[in-house]
Amino acid sequence: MEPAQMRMSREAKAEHHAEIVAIGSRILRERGISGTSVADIMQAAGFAHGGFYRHFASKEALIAEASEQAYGELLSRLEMVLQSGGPRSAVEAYVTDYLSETHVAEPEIGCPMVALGSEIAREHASLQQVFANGTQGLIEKLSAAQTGVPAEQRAKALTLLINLVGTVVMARAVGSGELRAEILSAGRSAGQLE
Amino acid sequence: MEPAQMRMSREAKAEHHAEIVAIGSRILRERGISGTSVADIMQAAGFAHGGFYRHFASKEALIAEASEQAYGELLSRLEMVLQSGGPRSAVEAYVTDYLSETHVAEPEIGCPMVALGSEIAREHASLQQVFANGTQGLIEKLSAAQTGVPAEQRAKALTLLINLVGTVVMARAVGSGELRAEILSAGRSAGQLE
DNA sequence: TGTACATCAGTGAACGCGCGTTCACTGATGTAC
DNA sequence: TGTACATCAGTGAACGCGCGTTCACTGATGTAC
Repeated sequence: MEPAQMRMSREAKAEHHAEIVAIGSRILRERGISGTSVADIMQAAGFAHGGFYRHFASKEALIAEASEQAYGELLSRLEMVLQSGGPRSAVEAYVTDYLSETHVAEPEIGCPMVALGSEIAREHASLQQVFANGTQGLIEKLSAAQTGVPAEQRAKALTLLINLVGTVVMARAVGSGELRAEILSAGRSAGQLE
Repeated sequence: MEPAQMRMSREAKAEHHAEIVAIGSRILRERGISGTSVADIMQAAGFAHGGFYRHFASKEALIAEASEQAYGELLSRLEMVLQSGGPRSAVEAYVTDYLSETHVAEPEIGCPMVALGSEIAREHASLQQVFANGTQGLIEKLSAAQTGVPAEQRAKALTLLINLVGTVVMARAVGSGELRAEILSAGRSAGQLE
C-alpha cells in the first residue's frame, strides 16, 4: 500500500500510531463504538488490519486513546476561543458552535460525550475515567467565564455543559424534523449564561 | 421450556409478543442496541430464538416496538404522578425521580433517550421518529406544569427535559466517582423549575 | 567503519465466535363443509 | 356436531458474514562487536 521507500523506524511507528488514533477518533464518533471495527480504522489509515496489535493491546485501548485525543482537541479549541476575546463572549461563541446545526450533523469532529455517551455508560471504568477527565477539563475551562465564588463558577459551568450535552444528544436522536429545531432553540435560550 | 399444556392460539401469540417486547425493552436499555442479540431476548423471554421472526420482521422492528413501549411506560408513570398532587409538585417529584441514583444505576427501567440516545442518532429515520414521538409526549405532559403562554410552557418543558437527559447521560458516562455526584447535584439545582 | 545478527513494524491469511436471519419440521389451532 | 385439511407458532439446527485477535512471514532498522 505504502509507496516504495518506507521507513519503518521508531519515528515512523510513532507517526503511524498518531495517524491511527486520529482517524480512529473520527470514525468512532461517527459510527459509535460497536459500529466501528478495527479493520475499518486500519483501512482508513492505509494499513493492513493485522498491524493494529503492534500499536494497541486491544480495541478498547485504542478507544481510550482516541477519546483522550478527541477531548484534547475539544479543549484546545475551547482554549483558543477563550484567548481571543473576553472569556464571557468567548463562552458565548463556544456555546453557539456547540449548539450549531454543524455540530449536530458532524459527530465525527464533535463532542465525544454526545457521540458515545450512551455506549460509554456500559464500558469499563477505565474508559469512563477518560470521559471523566475530559469532562473535568471542560468544566475547568468553562468555569473561568462564570461569576461568583469558585464553587458557584463550577456549578454554573456544569449546568451549562449539561445543557449542551442534553441538547445535542436529543437533537441527534429525534431525527431531522421540526422537533430538532425546537430542541436546539430551547438549548440556545438556556445557554445564554445565567 | 413452557409447561405441558401450551395453547399456541392467536391469543397466546399476542401474549408472547407482548412478553418479548417487554423483556426486550428492558434488555435493550440495559445493554444497548448492539449489546443486545435477538437470541438474548428470546432466551430471556423463554423461547427458542428462531421463533423471533414469527413476531417481528427484523431486530430493528423489535427495537421500534420496545422503544415505544418504554416511552409509553415513562409517560404513564409521569401521568400518574401528575394526577396525585398539583402539577407543580408533581413535576418536582418526577425530576427527583429522574435525577436519582436509582435512575443512574438502573437504565433498564429508565429513560430510553439516556440509555440509547447516542446509538439512535445513527439509526434509521423510522426509529428516530419513535424517539421524536416519545419526546413530544414528554414535552406535552411536562408543559402543563409550566407557567406562561403555551409557547413559553413548551420551551420551559423542553429546557427541563434537556437538563434531565444531559445530567443522566453524563452521570452514567463518567463512572461512579465524585464527578458523578457533582453532575447530579448540578442537574438537581437546575431542575428546580425556573 | 564494517559486518553479522536480532528486532520488530507491517502484511495478509487464518482462527474461533457470535450475530441476524432462514428453514424444514412438529403438532396444536382454526376453518370449511 | 363431526371430520378432514390448512395454517402457523414455536423449535432447534443451519446459513453466511463480520468481528477481534493471532500468527507465520518479510525485510528494513537498530545494535553489538
